[in-house]
Amino acid sequence: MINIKEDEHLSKLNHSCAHLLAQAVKHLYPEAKFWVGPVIEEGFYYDIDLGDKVITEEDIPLIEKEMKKIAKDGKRIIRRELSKSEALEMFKDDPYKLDLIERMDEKETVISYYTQGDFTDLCRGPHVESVKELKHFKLLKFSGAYWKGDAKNKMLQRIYGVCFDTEEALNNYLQEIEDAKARDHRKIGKDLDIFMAHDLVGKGMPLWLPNGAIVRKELENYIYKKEQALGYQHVYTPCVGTVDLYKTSGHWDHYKENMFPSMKVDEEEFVLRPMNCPHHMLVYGNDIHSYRDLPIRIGEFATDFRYEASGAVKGLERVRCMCQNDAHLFVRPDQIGEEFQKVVELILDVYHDFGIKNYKFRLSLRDKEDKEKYFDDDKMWDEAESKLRQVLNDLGIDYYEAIGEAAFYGPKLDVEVKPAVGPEVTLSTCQLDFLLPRRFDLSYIDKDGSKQIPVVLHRAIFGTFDRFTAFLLEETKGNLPLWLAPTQINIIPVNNEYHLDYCNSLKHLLEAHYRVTVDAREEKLSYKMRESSVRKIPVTVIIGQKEVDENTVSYRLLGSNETTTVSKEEFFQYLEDRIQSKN
RNA sequence: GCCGAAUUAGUUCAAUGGUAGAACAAAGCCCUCGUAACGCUUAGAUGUAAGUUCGAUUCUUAUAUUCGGCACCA
Repeated sequence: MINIKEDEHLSKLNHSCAHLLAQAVKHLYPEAKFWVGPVIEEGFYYDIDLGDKVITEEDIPLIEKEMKKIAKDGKRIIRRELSKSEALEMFKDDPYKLDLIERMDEKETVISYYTQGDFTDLCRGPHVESVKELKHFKLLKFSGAYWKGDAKNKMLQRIYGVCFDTEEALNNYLQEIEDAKARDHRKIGKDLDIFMAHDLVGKGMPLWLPNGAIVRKELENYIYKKEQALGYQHVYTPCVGTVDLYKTSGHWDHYKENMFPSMKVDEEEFVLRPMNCPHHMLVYGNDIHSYRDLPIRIGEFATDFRYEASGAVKGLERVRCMCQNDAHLFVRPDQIGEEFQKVVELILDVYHDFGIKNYKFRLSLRDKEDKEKYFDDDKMWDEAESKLRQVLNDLGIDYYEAIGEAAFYGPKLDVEVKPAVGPEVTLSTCQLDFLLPRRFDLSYIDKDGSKQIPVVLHRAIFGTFDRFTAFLLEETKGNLPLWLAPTQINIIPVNNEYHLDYCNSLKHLLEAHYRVTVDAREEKLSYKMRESSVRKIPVTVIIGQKEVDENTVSYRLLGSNETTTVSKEEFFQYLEDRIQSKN
């Protein structure tokens, strides 16, 4: 999908279109006041204060119509410049623009504004020459949006739109949006019986159906093997902990609002655990450790519960009950780089196996201004952040830095991916933590016999199995690779009376290693072929008289309309090769 | 949580202030078949709770869930 913000021309076009939108809104609602109207990857939006007026579905066509009308008038877009004091005077009746001007640097001697017909807006530009260039646009969606992105502020009305040079480009773009909806994991998950939801279970609590359970089990087996090979030790720990556990870890102070409420049982007060770090700290602390034993890597497929905001839950992607592919690595300070590198390499290895290419590494750092949000120890933070940065640079990893995205206990490396619908989400994460080991008074005995505090790396490769599965369904459009497909091979007899025995014996040979079905229903072959395809079964085998006579196998692959006939041995080899190559 | 919208059969959609209609799926029959939907028959639904009304699936309110954004995301 095209990134409009990164295209210089489209960026200009869309920015101008945002002004056109504002002008049209001003015509229809003279009381409207305007905040900002930036270009984004998907087009543009404008945040507007309409007083008590709320934009509804009926308004959008009216606004679009007014925009067309203004564009047709073809007024020139004229840039003018003024000083800060002049700007303050000019926009003195507009609190939103004043707010913007106030925040501009005194040294920024020129402030520009743009005028088109009867509409003027403060803006850095650049813009197109004339509104008549804005012909092929569409308003896409609208909603409330907090002023300055702060939930404590007033909610403004936001309208999103997009603009292109040609009608064709616009239509292509709109088609892409439709296509993206078709590969939304919520749709595929329903179509392929991966998961369900039920009001009686509750919001954000998906139920994994048999097909989904197969995918998840395969993912678990896969990553378990990888972790075992890397020296991870897996544990099982309870899904609850006492409130005191989270007070000890510090999570209670920072995330109490986002946990399910505590429950009192006898004299203990429990919460459903929102993460596993504290449990794993205790597992480490169960023993005395020598510097020689480190790193110690404790992993768990751990079910966690988070009281996610009601507006945030989404399919398998954002849930209130999830299973983390979690591990905590306890290392000596001198091992941080090496161990961190291994985690990054594991991420790259796994992404390669799944053919995941569209992702970004994000180095999530603390916001120094925000003392509330982060554990207060400048030295610790500086040390941790520079350590991560150094390792990333040494590894030659392409990443960007994000201020204010760190965990309260330390900086982290996140891997961001874009779902079919909605904003980017974090898949993998690796977090550096100097704090929790101290909180739990963890130690190891160093070479010289002294007690030292280990450093902890929190990491999750799949993130959660839930979100990873969601992502995988969208990446593959439901066409899962052979090794993950719930049903891998579907065998269809041409004639049940004559060919079913052969099908069943073939199934018998295959089912030790594969998930195989025989479709023996009394339906037409073409009907069963279609269904095999709709159910996205990777390999469909057709057995007729020819195959029975020659002791062969004819198969058709998902998405292909060619049939291949081979000996059974060749067929088994073909399957084996595909499993090995993770195709 | 905030702003807005939606909720009809297993699924996708239709309609109406007065008997809720179809397709696919399901069940039964028919067909016995060589690569994406044979035909016939049957059964199956207005999220929940109130209110207005002679009568509500339709109007109102509440609530739940879902969807589009915002905010949040250890």
